[in-house]
Amino acid sequence: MKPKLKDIARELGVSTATVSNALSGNGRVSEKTRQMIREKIQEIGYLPSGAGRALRTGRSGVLGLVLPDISNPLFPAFAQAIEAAAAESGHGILIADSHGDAAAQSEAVDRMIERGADGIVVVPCRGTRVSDTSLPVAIIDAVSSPGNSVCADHCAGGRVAVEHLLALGHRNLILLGQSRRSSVQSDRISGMQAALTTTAQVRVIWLEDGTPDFASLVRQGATAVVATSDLHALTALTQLQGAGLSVPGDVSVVGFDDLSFSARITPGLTTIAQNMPAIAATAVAYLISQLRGAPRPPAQVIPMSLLVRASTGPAPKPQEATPNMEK
Amino acid sequence: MKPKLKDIARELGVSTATVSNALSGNGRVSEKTRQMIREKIQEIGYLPSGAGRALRTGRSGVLGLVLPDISNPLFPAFAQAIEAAAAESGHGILIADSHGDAAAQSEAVDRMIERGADGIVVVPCRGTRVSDTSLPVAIIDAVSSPGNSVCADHCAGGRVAVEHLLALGHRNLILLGQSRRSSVQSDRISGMQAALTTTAQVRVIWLEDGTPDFASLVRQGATAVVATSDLHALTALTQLQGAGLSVPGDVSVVGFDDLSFSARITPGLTTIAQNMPAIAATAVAYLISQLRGAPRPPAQVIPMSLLVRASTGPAPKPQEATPNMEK
DNA sequence: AAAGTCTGGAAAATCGTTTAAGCAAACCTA
DNA sequence: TAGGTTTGCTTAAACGATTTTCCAGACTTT
Repeated sequence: MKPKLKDIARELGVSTATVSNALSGNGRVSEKTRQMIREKIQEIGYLPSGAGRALRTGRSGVLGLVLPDISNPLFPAFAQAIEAAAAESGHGILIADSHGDAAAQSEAVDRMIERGADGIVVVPCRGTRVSDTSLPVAIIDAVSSPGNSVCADHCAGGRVAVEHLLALGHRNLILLGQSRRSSVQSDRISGMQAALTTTAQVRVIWLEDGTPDFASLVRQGATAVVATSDLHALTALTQLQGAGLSVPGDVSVVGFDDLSFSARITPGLTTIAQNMPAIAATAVAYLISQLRGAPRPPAQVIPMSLLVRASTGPAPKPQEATPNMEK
Repeated sequence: MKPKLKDIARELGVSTATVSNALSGNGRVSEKTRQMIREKIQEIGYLPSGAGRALRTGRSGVLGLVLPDISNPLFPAFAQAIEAAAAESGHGILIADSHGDAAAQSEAVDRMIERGADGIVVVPCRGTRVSDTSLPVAIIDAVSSPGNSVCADHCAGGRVAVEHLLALGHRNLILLGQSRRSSVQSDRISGMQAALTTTAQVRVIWLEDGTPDFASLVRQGATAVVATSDLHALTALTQLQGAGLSVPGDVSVVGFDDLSFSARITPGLTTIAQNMPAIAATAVAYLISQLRGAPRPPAQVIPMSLLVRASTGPAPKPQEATPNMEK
C-alpha cells in the first residue's frame, strides 16, 4: 500500500540500509546514490514510519503536555508557544487534560509514556506532585512548588503591578483573586502586598466568596483594582463602566496574563504578561537537554512584564487629600 | 530497563503470546493464568509500548488536530472537546498549528501521517483544500466548503441572533465582522441578513477597515450590534460603556461563540454558542467509523444555540434615545 | 473404546526502521 | 608491489508487540 524503505531499495537495486543511511546522513553513501534515492523518494512520496523508527531508536519525536484545564483562557497562548518550541526541534505535541484531578493526571502521564512520548511538560493540578517517571519531565508551577522546573515570576509581577499604581498616586487598592488555594494567585497577591508602602490601604477580595459591588468599593475610597487575571479584571472593569464610573478616570484596573481580549477592549487593559515563548522554550529545552543525557538543570524563573495600556491612569484628585495618611 | 512483555512471560514461565492474549482478551487463556498475569503487571508496573503495538497493528491510537491558529480564543473549548471525545475511544490528540499557511498545513498533515496518526481533524486555512491522504480526515469548515465534514450552522446562528433582536423591537442594527474573507464570518453575516425584514435598517462594518466609533453610530440611530465573535462584541460593548452609553438600555449587543469571558462581564453577553462537544464528537466519530472500514459519512451540520444574557434588551423608545450619562 | 471436540498454551512470523559488523574493490603509501 | 586505508555498500540482527498456526492433553459422545 504505502511505500516503505524496502520498496525504494528494491526499485533502486540497493539495500534498505543504504536508503536509511542516505536519509539520515549516517554511514557512507556516495553522492550519486544519495541523489538517486532523494529523487525516488520525491517521486513516490515516501514518508518514513514513525512506529518503525520509534521502535528501533526508542525515540518518538513527540512530547507530552499535561494540563489541569485545557479550557483555561491562558491555554491558547501557552499551547501555541509550546508547540512552536517543540517544532523547533522537530517534536510534536500530544495533549491531555487532567481536569484538575490528581488521579487523572498520573493516568495521563502513564498514557504519555505508553504512547512513547520522549518527555512530558506538566502543569500540575493544585497540590499534586508528579511521581517520578522513567522519562524527563518539566514541571511548570509556582516557584515554591517542590519539583518545579520553570515558572513565571508571579510574585515579582504582583510587585510591579502595585508599584505601577503607586507611582500613579494610588493609595487605596483592591486586590482581586479568584481562589485562595491557587498557588499562582497567592504568589501574585503576596507580590502585590510586598510592594505596598505603609501609606497605602489595601483590601483583598476573593471571587470565590462572591462577586462584590466594585462601584460601592470605589465610593468607599478605592481608586484601583489589581486582579490576578485579566478575566477578573474584565469582570471588574465592565461592572464599573456599567455603573457609570470612568476607567481610568475614576478608577484604574490592572490584570494579569494579557489574554486575547485585553488589547481589544476600551480602555485597553493594563496587564502583567507572562513571556510565554520564553517559558515554553525553557521547558522544552529542559526536556531536550535531559534527552541528550545532560543532568537535570536547575529550576528557572522567567520575569513577567508590565504592559501599560489605557486602563490605568493617575489617581483621581480626592477632595479629602490625605485623611487616612497617618505619619 | 523498563519491563516488557517478554519479562512478564519469562518470570511467569509462559509465552509472550499468552501474556498478550491475556491483556487483549483475544485467544484463549485460563482465568487462573489471566489473574496471575494481571497481578504481575501490577507488581512490576508494566506499560505496553505503543511503538511496538503500532508497528504490528498499524494503529497508534492517536488522532491529529491541525488548526490554522492555536491562539484563537475559541481554541480552548474546541481542543478540550476534541480531547474528551478522543479519550472516549482511547485516542490521544497530537496538535499542530498551520499558522494560516497552506504549505505549513500540508506539511503538518504529512507530519501527522509520519507520526502514525490514525486519522486527522483539520480546520483548514482559509481557501485551502486538504489534499487526499491515505488516512481518514475530518474537515471542520463552513457548510459551503467542498470536502467539509462537520460544522456549526453559522448561517442559522446569524439568523437566530437577528430574530432575537427583532423580537425585542430593534429595527436598526449594526452587523460587525472582522474579515470579509473568513467564510465562517461571511456565513454568520449572511444568516443575519437573511433574517432581516424590510422594515429594518442595517449596516455591515468590518473591523479590518478600522475600528468605528460605536457611540456615534448609536447616536445616528442604531440600537443594536451583532458581532460575528464575542471578541468583537466585547470591543463594541466596552467602547459603548466607556462612552457613557448603557447596555442594554441604550443599545443591545450580541456576540458569537460564548467565549470564556462572556458570562463574566457586566452585562453578561448574549451570544450564539457552538455545541463544541457535539461538533467534536461528530468529527471524532467520523474518523473512527472510517477506521472501522465504514464509508465516509455525509457532512453534518450542528445547530447553534442562542444564550440570552443581560446585554440584550428591548429597543429604547425613540424619544428616550438620548444617552443616559448620569453618574 | 474409538473418534471427535475443546481448551490452554507455545512457536514463530511479522510490522518498518536503524545500525553494528563485515566485505570487496579502489585508492594510497612507502 | 605489498600492505594499509578508504569508500560504498550489504547482511543481518535488533526494537516490542500481535497474531496465525499448531499441538498436546482433557473431555464428550456414541
